[in-house]
Amino acid sequence: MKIVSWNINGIKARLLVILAWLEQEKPDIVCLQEIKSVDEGFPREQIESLGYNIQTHGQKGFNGVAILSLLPFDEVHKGLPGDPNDEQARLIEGVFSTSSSSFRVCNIYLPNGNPVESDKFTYKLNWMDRLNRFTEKRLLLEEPFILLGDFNIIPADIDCYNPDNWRGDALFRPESAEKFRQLSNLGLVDALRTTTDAPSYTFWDFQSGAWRKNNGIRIDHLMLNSQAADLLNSVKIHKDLRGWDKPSDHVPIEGDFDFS
DNA sequence: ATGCCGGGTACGACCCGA
Repeated sequence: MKIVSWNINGIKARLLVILAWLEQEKPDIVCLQEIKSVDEGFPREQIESLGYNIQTHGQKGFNGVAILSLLPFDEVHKGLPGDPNDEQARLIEGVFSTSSSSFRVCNIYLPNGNPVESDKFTYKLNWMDRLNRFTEKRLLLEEPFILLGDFNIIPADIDCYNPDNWRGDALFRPESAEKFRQLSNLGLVDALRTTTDAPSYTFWDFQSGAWRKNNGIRIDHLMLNSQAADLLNSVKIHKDLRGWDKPSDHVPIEGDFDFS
């Protein structure tokens, strides 16, 4: 079972790339971030014609998340609990089942948080506290749980091209790292790091020839509870997509699981 | 290099991303 996270940076601008990639790879579940579209504006028909069920949690212009799935949705949840005044669409979760098992996939677009002197950074840290409380509740269910998405977190020095350039950035600040460590300490593992110690990037900026110079960072993650980690076969970062025409600045990261 | 690119909104700049 191939389960993918991909920040597409605009569904309308990326539709042809997505359709081509879905036809090529036929992933089972694809979690999209930054659809930048309201639910009614999401181009459903062409994706549905490839066999995908679609659930979206959108907003006008910014943010927005969606899940495409060949399996039907048993349940869908939209939005991160804990702040009734938060109107940003950054979380959507689906529950799926096969003939012999059931599992939960939670798709997040975690706030960027820059600049750190602004209330955007406080929003990020508060959002991460809410995510950690939400995750604690999910772990009580003791079912395979995959928390994936664009975390806007660089986990370690090896996950960026020049760590000293990133020290003060909201993606790498000690305060952000602490919240991410608290999430890990609930019992979630970083799927990629169970398979390789090599530098592996998921994002290259559009500017400054970042792709050409391989100035990337790793900020898109699959975090697994023990029940999901036990069923993980492999992790693949689809780096080649960054070289396609009209690419997103993020590439898909895929986990292959033994749900059967 | 806190704006070099690229996408959004909405039709001319301006907001946003990481």
